[in-house]
Amino acid sequence: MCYSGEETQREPGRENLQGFLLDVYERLYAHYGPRHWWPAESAFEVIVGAILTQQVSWRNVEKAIANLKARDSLSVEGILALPHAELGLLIRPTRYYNQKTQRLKDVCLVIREDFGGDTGLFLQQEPGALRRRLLAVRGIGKETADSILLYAAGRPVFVIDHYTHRILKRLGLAHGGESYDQLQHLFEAHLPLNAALFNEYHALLVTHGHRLCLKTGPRCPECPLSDLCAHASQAGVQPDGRQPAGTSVP
DNA sequence: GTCCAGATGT
DNA sequence: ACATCAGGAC
Repeated sequence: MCYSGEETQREPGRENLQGFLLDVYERLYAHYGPRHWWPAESAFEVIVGAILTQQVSWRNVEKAIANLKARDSLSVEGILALPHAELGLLIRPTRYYNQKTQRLKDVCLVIREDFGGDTGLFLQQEPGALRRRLLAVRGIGKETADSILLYAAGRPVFVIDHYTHRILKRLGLAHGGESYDQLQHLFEAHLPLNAALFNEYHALLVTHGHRLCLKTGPRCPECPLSDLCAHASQAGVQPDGRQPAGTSVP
């Protein structure tokens, strides 16, 4: 991430883009209200949830977290103490449980070996160092690492996911070929670097992608962004949320 | 591109 | 029966 401020001077269109992004934020917030993310009782629970939620609905993650809590195993030592097969059984609702079992143990190993098992110390690292350490764990990619940076460590890092990319495409701010870093730059370069703002914004985007801006059959008539959106305004979406044949906009 | 490999809504 | 889900590795 580039926090060095080289482009706080002048970037063509910066003022307009910032205004647009803030407008989208305000509309989503007005429509959905505060999201209270991340739903967890501790920073360590955020780390576990960030790994378990990969490509899986949050519903299933809640079951797995509840299983871990019920056995008093939601801790660095608790997870490391469980045999692989037993931990896999507890988190089975989150799918890919063999891979995720190893991912949980690998993060816990880093926290124990390099930070004396102190999750707070682990998260207090300089953000760049923490991100590199997370990305060095097999099974932690950019989105998972940034979710931990933002929601567990409170760092102003914008998290990009599939919902975000889809919504940006429909708003005409992306075409589909952008990298994670490009999309992240779009937000971080054009918004104040504020962890509370990034927290709420990403949460709102996920809620919007989940409830209204669906992959197929988006519910445009109910959408607070429809007048800004290429999908609703150009394709002539009908009141039932579907489109006339042949006018599909990705 | 393929693999990983459960729960839920339609 | 079928699609989708708070991804990542290869």
